[in-house]
Formats: sequence, C-alpha cells, structure tokens
Amino acid sequence: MHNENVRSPEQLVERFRSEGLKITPQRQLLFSLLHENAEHPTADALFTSASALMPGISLRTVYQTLTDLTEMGELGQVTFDGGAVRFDPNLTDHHHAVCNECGTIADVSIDHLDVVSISQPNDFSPSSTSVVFHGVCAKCASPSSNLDKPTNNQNK
Amino acid sequence: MHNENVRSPEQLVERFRSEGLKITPQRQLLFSLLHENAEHPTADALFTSASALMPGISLRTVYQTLTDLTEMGELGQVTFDGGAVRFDPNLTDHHHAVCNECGTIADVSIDHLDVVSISQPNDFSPSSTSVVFHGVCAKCASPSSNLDKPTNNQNK
DNA sequence: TGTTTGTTCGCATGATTTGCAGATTAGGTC
DNA sequence: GACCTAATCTGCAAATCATGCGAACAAACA
Repeated sequence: MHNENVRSPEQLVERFRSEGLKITPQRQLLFSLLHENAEHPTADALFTSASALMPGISLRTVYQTLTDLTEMGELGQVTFDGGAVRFDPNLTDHHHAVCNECGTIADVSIDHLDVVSISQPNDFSPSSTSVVFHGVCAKCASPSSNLDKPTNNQNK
Repeated sequence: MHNENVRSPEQLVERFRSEGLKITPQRQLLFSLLHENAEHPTADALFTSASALMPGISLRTVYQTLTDLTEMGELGQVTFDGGAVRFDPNLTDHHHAVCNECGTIADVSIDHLDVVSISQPNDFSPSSTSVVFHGVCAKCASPSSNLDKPTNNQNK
C-alpha cells in the first residue's frame, strides 16, 4: 500500500540526477521509504526505519535529505501541537485529521472542504489555508475494535 | 488596548484563590501582562516582558504559570510551523491568520468562517477544528506603509 | 510570630534540529 | 580500472524549546 501521490523513487532519482545531485544509497533508501509510507513520519521515525535496512545511516543524513526534498517541493512539512515536524509525501492540496487517541494523522481531501465558502479575514490576503481536525478516528471510536486498537500514541 | 477576551487579573486572582492556589507577585504580574497582550506571545516573550518589570523572575516560573492557566482553561495554546508554543488569551472560538512577512498573528473570528459547510472526513469525529491562513497582512501588503513596515519577523 | 504547604528558582535533562569539519564516495575522465 | 574532484555522509557540538527535580522561599492562616 504505497502512496500514489509522492513521486516514485525512480522519478526522484531522475529529478536529483537532472539537478546534478548524486544518487547515493542513502538517498535511494529514503526515496523508497517515503514512497511506501502514506503516513506522516517524523525524521526520527524515518531514521529508525532506514536504520533497520541500512545500519549506520546517520540521522543527520535523514534530516539533510528530507530538507533537500522539501526545498525541491517534493515533500511537504506539517507540525501539530508543537510536536516534531512531520513529512508529508502527499503533494496534493489537502488537510489533516489528527486522532487524539492513537495520534494517527489522516489526510482529508480538499474535495471534502468547501474552502471557497471561507471568507477572507479583514485586510488579509491568504496564500494558503490549512485546516486541522482534532478528534477520534474510526478505529479508536469503534468499541468492537477496542481490543486491537493501536496504542502507539504519537502525540507529544 | 487590552484584550477583552481574557479574564482580568482580578478574575484570575479570584479563580486561583478559589482553587486554593496562592497569589504571588509573579502570578499577578503575568496575569496583567496576558491581559494587556492581545498578541500571541511565546513563553520567552512573556519572560522578557516580565523580567523588565520584575528582574529575577524565572523563566521556569513563566512556563509553570502558563501551563497552570492552560490546564485551567484560562489560556489557549497554538503553534505554527514548528515554532515555539504561543499562548492565546483569546478564549473565544476563533482561528488565525499568520503573516509571512512580519510574523504577526491575527485572530480570525469564527463568524467569518462557514464552518458548518466543512464536511467531516470519512469515519472521523472531529471535536475541534483549527484553520490557519498564511499570507500577507494589510500592513505588509500596503506599499505606502512599506517605510514603517514592521520587520520583526517572528517566524522560526 | 510561627507553621504549613504551595511556589519559585536554578540547574540538569530531554527532545528536536542545525552547524561544522573531516572522512568518504558518486560520477566523470583518462 | 585507476584517478580526481566535488558532493555527500557522518559524528559531534551546539542552539532552541520545554520539562523534571530538589532546595530555598514565601503566601496563607492559626
């Protein structure tokens, strides 16, 4: 179940190559992890995943690559409630729903939002609008699934 | 130009007293600073203001008092783009507009938002919704006021 | 004035992120 | 395949933001 919104590792490799950047094993690994990851991982979470497959990879390199991708517009960044920055491989215009129980962050398609109905505040020209819902996700709300409810609350 | 939305220092003193908490000079000072401050100060900004009036006050005390007020529901917390937590004396239901130029954070009344038109994401029960506009405020957008445009960009 | 208990303060610590410099390596050249 | 060079990776120091902890202190009350 990989993310259809982020570019494939092959595409990112091509992008890097076209920019004169080198294709290192570390970068290739991170490209893959981001493509497989439809969640909103922190740099540290990606570092943990990467370390399992490439022992010795540096957290610094993870940060560096994520920053590079962000500056290239291939990755988004979001933060909730003062926690660590989360990287968002979904480049489509969308918003987020954060579960108070398990910390899961779900994407909310812009289609679901009647954004045009949001009038502008006085004397302000918004270039972007972000909406964050806080609440309880279906899995945590469902009594029948309480037994296998995810408990890894990722909130700060 | 004090904030009409936050409780007055007198009210907060009463609230603390009723909870069996002590009324210290540090707390009284912070109550006043919050009441006068319609902006969205960080703990450090309040510490700086407080230090000018009460040299020797501890940053730790500022954090402690702000946390207390937050837990008592007398203060809100907001964070933008991974920066430091900002404390919001405005307890009314509202949203925020962040200026990309000067970092000013303006409140956006809930009246301006057609919130009911925001449909719920699949299988999610939102208990709260926060909307953040990013853009350029009137002061920074106005060419005539470029000369005295605030330059204290508070973004991270 | 004295006692009690909550507060304040300073410091250590933790979490996240970035700066820096030396070691390493990808990618092109011969 | 060997070599060069610049980009990259890595480890560590350091900056920022926030909290834990314990000793010193002071508000509230008898």
